[in-house]
Amino acid sequence: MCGRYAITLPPEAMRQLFAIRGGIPAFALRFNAAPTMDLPVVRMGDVGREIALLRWGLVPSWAKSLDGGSLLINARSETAAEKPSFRGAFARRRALVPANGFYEWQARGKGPKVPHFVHRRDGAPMVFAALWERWGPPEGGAIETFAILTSEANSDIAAIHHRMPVILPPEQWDLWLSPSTALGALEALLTPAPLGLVSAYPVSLRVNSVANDDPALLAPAEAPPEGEAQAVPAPRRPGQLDLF
DNA sequence: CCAGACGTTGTT
DNA sequence: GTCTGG
DNA sequence: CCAGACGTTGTT
DNA sequence: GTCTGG
Repeated sequence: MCGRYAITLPPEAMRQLFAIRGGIPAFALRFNAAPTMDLPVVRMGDVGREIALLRWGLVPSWAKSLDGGSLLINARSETAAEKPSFRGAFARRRALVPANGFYEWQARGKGPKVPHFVHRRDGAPMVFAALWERWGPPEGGAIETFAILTSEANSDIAAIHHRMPVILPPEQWDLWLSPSTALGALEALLTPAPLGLVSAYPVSLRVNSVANDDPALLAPAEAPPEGEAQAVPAPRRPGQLDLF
């Protein structure tokens, strides 16, 4: 779950949404944000909220290397506060991840999984609760990564999937980001979205390939009939050679 | 004491 | 880094 | 999350 | 089947 989302808010819109005072880094708009990409997150800096570009896929600070199995894109909200991989980040490095919405794949017994786009009914951006971590020497070469917290799905999308990202409303953003919020108060924020907040519709299978990243990914698509296959358009890079 | 794990997802 | 298992 | 690779030798 | 890359 939550292994893909869209974030296409222009920098200025994001500055206003989060009341960022300082400058913000340049970042690409993404209709198909995927793990290992550098994506904008909001966290507390020295002088209040800041936007930073972090790599999606949290690497614990004690990991021996950046590659391998140490790439944690989600953290279960039910257990993150105690897990060795997340505990430190849960206590001291919480973040918000802005999104237009997220993609969720619905398994359909036979045939391909059907991707859906899950968005707020009111059209507002959706903000995920997240944790971030730093790996490597502080002097330089350190990389910063993040993971998105998940909860049980609510009944708005339970027919599609059984987990969903934790979505925080604006009035909870300060509490989540503040370094002084008590552990119990933090855990109280990590609940499934209230009923009626979100809605979902099927989208094209083109979203399956991260090579596809365009506005058409958000367009509603016909849900394919049960058990019937649908062609997957093959992404093709310019300059690709035919070898045989 | 040292060695080894440390996570999520989904699927069966 | 910190905890668990042997 | 899904898609795509998964290998060696020798030669340029 | 399993791992890596995006």
